[in-house]
Amino acid sequence: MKPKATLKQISKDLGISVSTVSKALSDSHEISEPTKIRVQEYAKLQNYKPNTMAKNLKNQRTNTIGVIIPNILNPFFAKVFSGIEKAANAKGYNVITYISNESHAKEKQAMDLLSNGTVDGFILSVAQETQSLHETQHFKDILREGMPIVMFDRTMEDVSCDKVIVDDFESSVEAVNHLMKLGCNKIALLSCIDNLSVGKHRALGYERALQDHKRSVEDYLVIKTDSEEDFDARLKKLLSSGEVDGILAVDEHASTMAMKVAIQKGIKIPEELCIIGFADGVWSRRLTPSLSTISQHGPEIGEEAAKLLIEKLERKQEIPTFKTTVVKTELRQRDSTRRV
Amino acid sequence: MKPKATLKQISKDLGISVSTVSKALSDSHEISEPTKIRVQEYAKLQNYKPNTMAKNLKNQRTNTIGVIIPNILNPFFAKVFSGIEKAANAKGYNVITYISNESHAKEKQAMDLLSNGTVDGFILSVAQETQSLHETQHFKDILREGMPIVMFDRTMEDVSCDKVIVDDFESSVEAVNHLMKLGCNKIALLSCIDNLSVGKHRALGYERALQDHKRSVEDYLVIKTDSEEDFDARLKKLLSSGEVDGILAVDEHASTMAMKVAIQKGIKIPEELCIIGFADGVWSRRLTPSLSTISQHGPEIGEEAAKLLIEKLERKQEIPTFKTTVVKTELRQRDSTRRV
DNA sequence: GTGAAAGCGCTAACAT
DNA sequence: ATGTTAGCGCTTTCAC
Repeated sequence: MKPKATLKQISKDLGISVSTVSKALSDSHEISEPTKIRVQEYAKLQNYKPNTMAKNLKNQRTNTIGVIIPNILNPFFAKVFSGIEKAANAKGYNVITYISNESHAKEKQAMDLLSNGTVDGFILSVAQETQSLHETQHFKDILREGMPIVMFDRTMEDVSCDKVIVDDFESSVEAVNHLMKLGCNKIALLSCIDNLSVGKHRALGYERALQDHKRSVEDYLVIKTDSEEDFDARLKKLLSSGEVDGILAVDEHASTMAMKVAIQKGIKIPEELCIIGFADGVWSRRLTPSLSTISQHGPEIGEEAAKLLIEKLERKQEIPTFKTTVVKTELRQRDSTRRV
Repeated sequence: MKPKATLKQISKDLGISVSTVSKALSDSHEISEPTKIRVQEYAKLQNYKPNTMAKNLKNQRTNTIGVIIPNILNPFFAKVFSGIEKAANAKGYNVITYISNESHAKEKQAMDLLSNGTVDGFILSVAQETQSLHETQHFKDILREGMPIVMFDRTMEDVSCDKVIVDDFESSVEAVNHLMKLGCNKIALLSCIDNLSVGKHRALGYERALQDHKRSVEDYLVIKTDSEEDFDARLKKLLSSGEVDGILAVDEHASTMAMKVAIQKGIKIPEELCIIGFADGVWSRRLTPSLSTISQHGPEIGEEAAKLLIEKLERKQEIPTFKTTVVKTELRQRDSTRRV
């Protein structure tokens, strides 16, 4: 294994100075054509690649973004991640990823580890535990050090930074309106994520839509919890009652179980029961009947977040202003709401 | 925003030399207790964090792993990724991720970008295009530079590096044996990934299992393609014939469609048709009936890959030996194979 | 047009 | 026990 090509090595081989080599390789006008060509050709021959660490150290920036995601197995986050990765790469940034697994400690640890000059800024969705505990100190610390953060989907109100969110409230309103238009009178709300900001917003949208139509929110039609076991038991009871003809499920587990239990109980979908779920993975199409969903446009959210962060990184201004971008959702009608 | 704390800054503030500060912070025995304490307390006060780039430059290693994944939306890769991330973090490594999107160009570009001292080694699953074109030069180039690579799942035979694979062949054999044990006589093979190494191995396992039982491979029972449209059309025809009572589906699309088409045609699962699919996501449990799967233990594959790479990185030996680890699969029996 | 030198922040061998 | 120095690989200012 021959020694790695460096400026020093090349300069020695060619009998010229390091700075000349450096300038020649960056196509500086200070260098004569013949020298440039000679250096560039030799560099290619030696398979020279400028050392990134050295450059970063010199430039005091890494062109790297730290991404912290609660759970990559969740298709929504996987989609957002792919959007971030795509947009970042397109602008010449690398992406370092940590998975918080919904743990506050891991989230904090990741930020500590990466804020040491490893990344230029963060894109993240707040861990469940962080939201429940309402911990914001680690975010504020990083921001105070002058490192920008962009939060997406799960954000914290009292942290001042750029945010990319989905209009959860409005999406629920629309979904419920749609169900009513289909003739549903007894619309249930199913939530296993009532401990998350997004879960609460979606539930509020459900209530608002009913109120808008002068209908009351019936307790027996509402399942709000953060325990899947609790949820499953209550769902079975609810669907056994026969007193439901429409469902808005605000998370994947709720959506899935609504379909499964209904099918098992022989309830005809969509004839007797229409179901709309918040969901992003391909699996909603794979179910039979396929599930109508509110899609959150994960990739766009990721791209937007990356765009916001990179803009901030590349603008040298000292007066920070914070933007919140709302990405529209889309109701994708599939077989679980198509009345024939 | 006050200037970032550095060794230099601290040494100036405290009126001692940089190296004393450095040693004090790393708890060197050369430094007196009082000084250590003074330095450490001041450093904490100033929120000092050693600059990673500088350390990396000095050490000529980054404690960072480059991960290249064909598609993060595929639950199998998402699971492997989470395994890599977990194991890497546990050993103090960061993970930089690129998504090749099955493109050879992107895969190569990622390796070029990261091999410049940004990462210490790679973990990757070969892009589909790379496999079809049988391009191996970019791998060999990196390896020749002394940077280790661990390939998982989709590997290349003639690249000498560590590998973590699943015993695709044997898994298929077992699955088919299981179907035969359930009494299936007309077992179909469904594959949409016949252009991938894993797809071919799984198909071979199917054939072997039949041969082992002195049964012939019937052409009409075999759908091997790399086009989903082609697949869907042929599948519908096959299931309409009624001449199938067992299915081995070797990829997610095939598994999904087998279930969907069968349900739509009113074929009773598992009474009239048993289905086993290669699949990893939670969605197999979400289907009704739930799908029996061959699970590939994604997280374990990822952890093993990370372990292999880190071992190589931390062993200074100059004689490279290459290991191939086979991670066992597991047949998860669910409702699509349970005869009542 | 080319080169010398300083410095990014850190470590470590080598003084003192 | 503390300090000096050199150097990781690169960029950039300033001389020549």
